[in-house]
Amino acid sequence: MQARKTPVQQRSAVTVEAIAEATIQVLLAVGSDKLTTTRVAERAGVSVGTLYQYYPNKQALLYAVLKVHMTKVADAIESACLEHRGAPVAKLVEEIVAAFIDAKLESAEVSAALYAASVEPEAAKLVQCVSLRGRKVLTEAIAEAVGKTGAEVEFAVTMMYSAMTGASRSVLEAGAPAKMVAALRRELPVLCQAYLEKALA
Amino acid sequence: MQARKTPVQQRSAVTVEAIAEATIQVLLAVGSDKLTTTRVAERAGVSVGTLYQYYPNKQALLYAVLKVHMTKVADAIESACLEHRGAPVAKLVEEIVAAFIDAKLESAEVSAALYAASVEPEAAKLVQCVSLRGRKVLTEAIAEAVGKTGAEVEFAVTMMYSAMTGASRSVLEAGAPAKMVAALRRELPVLCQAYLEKALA
DNA sequence: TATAAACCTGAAGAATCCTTCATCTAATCA
DNA sequence: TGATTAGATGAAGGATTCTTCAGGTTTATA
Repeated sequence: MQARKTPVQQRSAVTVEAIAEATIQVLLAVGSDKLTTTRVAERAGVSVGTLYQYYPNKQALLYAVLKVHMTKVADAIESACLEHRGAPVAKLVEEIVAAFIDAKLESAEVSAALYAASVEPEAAKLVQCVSLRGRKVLTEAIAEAVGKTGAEVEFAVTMMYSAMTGASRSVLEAGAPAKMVAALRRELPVLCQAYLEKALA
Repeated sequence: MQARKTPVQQRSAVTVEAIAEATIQVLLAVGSDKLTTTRVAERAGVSVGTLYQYYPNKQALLYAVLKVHMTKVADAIESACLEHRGAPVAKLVEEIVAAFIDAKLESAEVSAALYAASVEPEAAKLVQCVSLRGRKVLTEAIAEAVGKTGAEVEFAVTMMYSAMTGASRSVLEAGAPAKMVAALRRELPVLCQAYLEKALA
C-alpha cells in the first residue's frame, strides 16, 4: 500500500500532493464507489499514468488520505493527554473529548466521506491500528488520573472511546448541523465523565 | 428500490427468499464491493435473469437485506420499551440495552458485514430512518421513566443511542470475540445509566 | 385438456474501469 | 553542452460487471 516511487524533485512532490487533494475532492463529489483513478487524475490535472507512478492502485489513494486523517485524530488525543497530564479526571476527559471533536470536525465533510473509505479491508485494518494507538495513550492518561490500572481501566477506556466514536459518527453522518454539534460538545464530555466515575469508582 | 415483480406462486416466493439468503452468504464470503449479481444468482441457484425479475438492481439486494436487519433491531428496542413500561430508569435501560445487544449479536457476522452495505446513499437513508424510529420509542419510554420531556430528553437519548451504536459497532468490527462481548454486556448498561442519571438529574 | 399467466434461462450488448508501457519532455549533473 | 535520470503522457489492452430480452418451461385456470 506504499507509494510506488518516492518523489525526488519538487514538481513531483507537488503532483503527489495534488493527487491526494484531488482524491478528497472526488470523494466528496461522487462518493467512494464512483471514485475512479481517471477522475482523480483529471481533477488533479495530471494523467492517469502519473497517478500510477506514485500510487500503486486505486485503494492506495483512499488509504493515504485516510491515514492522514486518522493520524490527525490520534495525534490530537495524544496531545491532549500529554498537555493535561496530572489534571483531575473530569478536566482530563473534558479536554480529550474537546480535542477529539475538534479534530473530527475540522473538516467535517471529509471525515464523513472517509467512513465510506474505511470499509475496504486494508483500510479497516488501518483504522483499527490507529484507534488502538489512541486508546493506549488514553488508557495511560486515565489510569494515572484515577490511580488504577489493569483490565478494568482498559475495558472502560475501550467503551468510552467507542462511545466517542459512535457519537461523533452519528453527528457527521447527519451532516454535522450546528445544533447537533453543539449538543455533542456539551453532552459527550458529560457522558464520558459520568461513565468513568461510575465504572472506576 | 422495491421489488420489480411480486411473487405470486410459491416457487417464486422460495426464489426470492433464496436470493436474499444468497445475498447474505455472498456478502460474508467476498464482501460488499465484490458482491455481483451473477455471484448472488449462482449462489441462490437461479439465473441472473430471475434475480432481476424480483430485484431491480444490485443495490436493491443489499437494501432488502439491510432493511430486514435494521427492522429487527428497531423492533427489539420497541419491544423492550413496551414490555418494561413503568419500570425505573435503571431497569428500563438495562433491558433496552440487553435487547439491543441481543439483536445485534444474534447474527454477528451479518451485522458486521452490513456496515459495508450501509455506505450506499439510499441504504444510509434507510439506516437513518429506522434509527429515528428506534430513538423515538426510546425517547418516549425514557421520558416517562424520568418524568421529563422536551429537547433535553431528546438530546440525551440521541447521545445514548449513538453511544450504544458505536460501542456495539466496535465490538462487531473486531469480530465480536467473547471477551469483548462480555465487556459490552456488562459495561454498556452502566454507561447508559450513568449518563442518563447525570444528564437528566 | 387447452389456454393463459407466471416463472425461469443465460447468452450477449453496453458500459466502465484498472492498469500498463512505449514515448516524450523537463531537470540535473559532469 | 551532452548525457542521464526523473517525471509526465494517454491510448489501448484486458477484465469485469450490470442489465436486458427473446424464448423456453412450469403452474394455474377455464
